[in-house]
Amino acid sequence: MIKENLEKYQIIEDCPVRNVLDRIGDKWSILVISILGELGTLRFNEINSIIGNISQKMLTVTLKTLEADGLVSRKIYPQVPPRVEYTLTELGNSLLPSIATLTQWALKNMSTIKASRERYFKSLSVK
Amino acid sequence: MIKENLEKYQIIEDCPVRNVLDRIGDKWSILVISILGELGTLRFNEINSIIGNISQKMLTVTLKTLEADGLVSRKIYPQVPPRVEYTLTELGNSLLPSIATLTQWALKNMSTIKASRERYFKSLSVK
DNA sequence: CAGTATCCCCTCCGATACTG
DNA sequence: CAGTATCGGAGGGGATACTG
Repeated sequence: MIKENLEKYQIIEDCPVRNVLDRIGDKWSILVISILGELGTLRFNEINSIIGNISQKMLTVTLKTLEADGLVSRKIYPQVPPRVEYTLTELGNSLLPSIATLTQWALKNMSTIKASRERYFKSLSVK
Repeated sequence: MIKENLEKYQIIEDCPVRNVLDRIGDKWSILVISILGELGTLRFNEINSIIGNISQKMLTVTLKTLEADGLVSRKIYPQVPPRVEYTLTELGNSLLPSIATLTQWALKNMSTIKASRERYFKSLSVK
C-alpha cells in the first residue's frame, strides 16, 4: 500500500508542486502577480509604492524571476529618465485563478488557524 | 487609481495570502498534506519513508507546525515502542482542492516555464 | 526613474548524535 | 519508534549607497 506510492512522491526533483512553489512561494511573487493582475500595466515605482514595504532589491529580483519564468513581460521605453512597464503575460494571467482559490481559502480560515495556534502554544506552556 | 489600492496591499501583516503562504510555502508542508490527503492516516516513519529524502528534524518541524495550525491531527498510542498517527483534520482536508488547483496549473505549465527560463538565460549570455 | 552593488543578518534546512 | 538537541552551511532578504 505504501510501496506503490513511493516513486510517486520520492522523485522530488521533478515534482510539479515543488517546481511552482520554488518560484512563487517566496516572499513577494504572489503579491506582485496579484497586483499586476488587478491593476494591469504598472511601472517599477508604481508597484514599489503600492506594496510600500518592499526593498528595491527584492522588487528587482522578484520581477526578474517572474520575467524569466515568463509570467511577467517587461517593456522598456528608451527615454530619459527611463520608463519600464510590467504586465502579466498570458501565462501569468492563467495563474490568477489558482491564487484566487488560495486567497479564498486563506481569508475563510485565517481566524481558525490563528485560534488553533494560540490554543496549541497555550497547551504547551501548561505542560 | 493607485492611491485607492494602497491600503489594500500595504498592510502586509494581515494579508491573507502572506498568512497562508508563510505556513504552507515552506519546503515540505504541501507535500506532507498531499500525502496525508491521499493515503489517509499514516505513522511518522511511514511518511518519512514515502518522502524518502526529508530529514527527521524537518518532518518533525513540519508536522508540529501543521498540527499547531490545526491542519493535521496527532494521535498517540501509549505503548512501547510508541505509535503515533497523523491524519488531516477537516481544515486540512479543505485545503486539498486549493493545492490540487495549484498542482494542475504546475503540471500544465512546467515545461513552458522551463523553456522560458532557458530562453531568458540564453538571451542574457548573448549580451 | 529604474535599477546595481555591497554588506550583513537571520532563518531554513540538513547531518549527526542522542533518548524514553 | 518517534522523536530531541546541537552544529553549521546556504541563501533569502533588508539597508544603504551608487549609476546611466
